[in-house]
Amino acid sequence: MLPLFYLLLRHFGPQHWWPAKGPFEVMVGAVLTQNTAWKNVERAIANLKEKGVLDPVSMAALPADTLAELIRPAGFFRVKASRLKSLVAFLMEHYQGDVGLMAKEPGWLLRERLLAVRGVGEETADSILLYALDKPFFVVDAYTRRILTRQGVISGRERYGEIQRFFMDQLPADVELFKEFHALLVELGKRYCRSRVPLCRECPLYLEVGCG
DNA sequence: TGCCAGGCCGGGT
DNA sequence: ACCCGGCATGGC
Repeated sequence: MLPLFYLLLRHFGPQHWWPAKGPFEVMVGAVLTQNTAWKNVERAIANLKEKGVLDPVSMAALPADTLAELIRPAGFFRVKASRLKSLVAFLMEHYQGDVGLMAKEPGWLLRERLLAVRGVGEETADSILLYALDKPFFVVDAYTRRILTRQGVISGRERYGEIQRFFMDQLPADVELFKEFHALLVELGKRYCRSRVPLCRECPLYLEVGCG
């Protein structure tokens, strides 16, 4: 697993997802990017910034349909507006809207609590834990599953938690490693969907990645 | 032009 | 315990 990481890193370079963004912006992005191209999420985030509502208190005070209009470019805008409202309500209720306070809690507790929020499933919860709060939880997405399935490493029928354990059992619990590795797997999936490609010229390793 | 994006939920079997 | 339809915009 670690050799694959270094191979991908050498081939694609560091992805640095969510570089130097505030944790709240990352949390919002995690919800907005659900089954949605990142480019569309950027527009929605830009709208929120422009209106000055990219913080828990402002967003909590914003009517849901106003919020929906701002995030329209990200698609599923009505459900996502409702999900964001649930998330900020959760932040206000438990942590007075202070994400720094939230980050002091143990990861396992935060994961339980996040999963109880409507609209936050396992991948979104882990994305928030890893990229917003620097907790070592490996993020599993559709690409990760496809790549492992295509490599014959798993059958493809495994539950989210099993695939997550597959990574976490054999990798050091390193936040930066988890961040880069997940981002690199997504990059691999995006660029080489349905094709058989050499990851680097010198290396004999070939990956066959499929999307279906 | 149609298919698909860094999912999740609720209802039905 | 699975399976499915709904949710929606923008890019290739």
